[in-house]
Amino acid sequence: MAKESQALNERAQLLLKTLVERYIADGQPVGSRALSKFSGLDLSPASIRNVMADLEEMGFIASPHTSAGRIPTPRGYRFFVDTLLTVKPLDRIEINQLEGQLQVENTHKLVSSASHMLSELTHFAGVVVTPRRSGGFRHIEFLKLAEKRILLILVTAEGDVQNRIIQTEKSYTPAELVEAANILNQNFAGCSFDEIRRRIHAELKQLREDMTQLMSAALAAGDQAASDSAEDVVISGEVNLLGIDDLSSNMTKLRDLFNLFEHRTTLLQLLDVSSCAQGVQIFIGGEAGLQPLDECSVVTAPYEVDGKVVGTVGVIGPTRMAYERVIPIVDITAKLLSSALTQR
Amino acid sequence: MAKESQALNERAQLLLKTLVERYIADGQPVGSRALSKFSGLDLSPASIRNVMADLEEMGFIASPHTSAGRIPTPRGYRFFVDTLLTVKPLDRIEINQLEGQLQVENTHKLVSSASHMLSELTHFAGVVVTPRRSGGFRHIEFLKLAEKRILLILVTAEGDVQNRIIQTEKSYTPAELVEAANILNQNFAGCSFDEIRRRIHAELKQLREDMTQLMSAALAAGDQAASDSAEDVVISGEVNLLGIDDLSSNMTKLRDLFNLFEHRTTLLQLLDVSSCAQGVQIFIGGEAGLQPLDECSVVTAPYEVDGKVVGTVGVIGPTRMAYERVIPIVDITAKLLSSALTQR
DNA sequence: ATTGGCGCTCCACCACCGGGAGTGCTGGCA
DNA sequence: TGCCAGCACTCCCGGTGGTGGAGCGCCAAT
Repeated sequence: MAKESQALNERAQLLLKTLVERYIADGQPVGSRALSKFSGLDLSPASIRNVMADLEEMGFIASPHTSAGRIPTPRGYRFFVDTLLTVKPLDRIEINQLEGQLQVENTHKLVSSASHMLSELTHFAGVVVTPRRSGGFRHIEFLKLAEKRILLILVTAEGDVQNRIIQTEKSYTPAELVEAANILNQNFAGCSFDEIRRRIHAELKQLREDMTQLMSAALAAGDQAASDSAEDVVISGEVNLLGIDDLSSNMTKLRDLFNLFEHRTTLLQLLDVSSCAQGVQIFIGGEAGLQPLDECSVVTAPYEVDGKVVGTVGVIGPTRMAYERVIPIVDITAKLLSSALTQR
Repeated sequence: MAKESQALNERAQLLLKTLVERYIADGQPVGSRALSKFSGLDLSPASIRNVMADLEEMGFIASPHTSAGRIPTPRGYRFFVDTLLTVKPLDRIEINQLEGQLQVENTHKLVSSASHMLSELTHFAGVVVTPRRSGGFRHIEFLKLAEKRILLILVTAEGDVQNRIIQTEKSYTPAELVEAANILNQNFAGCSFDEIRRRIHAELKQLREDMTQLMSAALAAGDQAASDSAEDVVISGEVNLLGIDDLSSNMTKLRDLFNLFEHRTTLLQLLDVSSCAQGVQIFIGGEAGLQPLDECSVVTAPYEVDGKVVGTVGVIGPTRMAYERVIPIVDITAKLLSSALTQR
């Protein structure tokens, strides 16, 4: 008795494993008869029932009602993915195919194609947290659009381009704009905007009045551009979840789920957690602490550039998903994204 | 008899109008009794039934089954919006509030905030077709990211910024890059890429070999950047449609609808049609020719910059929508967008 | 320890039925 | 001629009850 409540003996583990696999495969509660057929063990349904009763007592499985088969509980899933699951990594050829699907023209395309790839491969929703930026800039440029309307172009340290229109009080000549850009580029490339602000006030008092005005407008715009291109999450293939009958039966739950998708910040918090850990991480059901996800699982993996974690990729699908397929997909996507971003 | 089949007399029109209004208001088939109460006419249900029978014969209304009230047919809706509907324009204050909600930092933000605004105000899905671009460029710039990796920054005639990374065969010095950019900016600003290509081959044979290589790489990249920022459609608030019980009852229809949203090109064709007409246009049910939309209506309006139509805004919702509210919202959004884009 | 057997429970499906809503029709009235 | 009260009819909707099947728990036998 004491032994059973602590650890599962081998037979129980095998039965739990096949039970979860069966349930994942066809979505029906699985009964003792089915289990005796598929387990490989040569046991009668009656014996299996005993084990199932134990498993139920320990909280790994549950029955929806008196006379149905059993289905895994969240705890059952957890044990399954932690210790019973065997994933087969993708082979070289598949990886190469995937690599070809990533669009490397710029960061935004790269990220959204990664997200799209995840959703296509898993038929669930793909999510990618955009790479964290360091905050500095590599290059800055002002372009006169009209009187008192200037286009600010900002190349971040990571090689992304931001742009925004700023209204000025006075109108500047193209030459002045070039001069201002030169000052910033030559003196401050690589610095954070805060730092620039400090140093401009300290060192460059000799700047002409109108110049500092332009500068501070630029810095404000730069700040804002940096902040609104802060971390964000790109989601693809939400539609796929409409087809999953586990989810689409509860219309209200489904709505909650889709509302969550619009609430980027909440999702971001969850996904950021996973960037602390290494490798693939799995959140089952409500483990993430969000009610809308209580029938979902989230499989995530951090990706990195130059060895530093800068974001997270992941898949959101029903708890009843084929983990052994999804896990390597998420894993490899994170790695492909890392390498695509690193060679810049 | 001949008369009834041609035009509706005043009484029939009034009854049709209140019937549609009632149905839009509470979604229940409306019977003769309800109609006699709400029409304002002092008629007994029995008399009303006669008129309803006529309306049914003419195809304006239909009954879901023998003993239910009547609901408008698509043709009934059409007649309603064409000749019975009275829209009340928004007042000045509301318009100003809305104007404040548009984010004018750059075109992309502008468009997506407009789309978001539409969905927020109507509680349906908002769509905006991004502005057509003229194809030329205003400014071009090369920035060296690494050996043989160059960041191409392209400012379109409309003041938007495109960027993309290009791989070169040889590595260029920063000075060479500046020179190349200067050549393009000084000689070809405002031209289309095709034109540039032609003229480069014709006039500038004296360019150094390596320069023309860089140039043609840039032109190819520019072409592609231009083409993948071609017309696109931004959709917001699809989630809202999950809450509409007219739509969410048929799970499969709902899925079709959401699939349509992912199929940008199909949607684009529909929305482009509306940019030919002037002012608000309404597609009811399958009028658009797309099955997924057969329980939906699409309300669109073109928007323009400098007097030329460059795109379309719209709302997609259930056919049973409050047109008198949605129409002015779409109208005003198109106008606000036009004016925000024009002052650049 | 394992197993066949038995009784039990619960769900899913179907058929049935009564109330309610709304219609079409008809005959009478101004 | 236009309007209206009354009536019979049709259909949907919700609740009720019965039945078959799947699966379990328990127990006695091996």
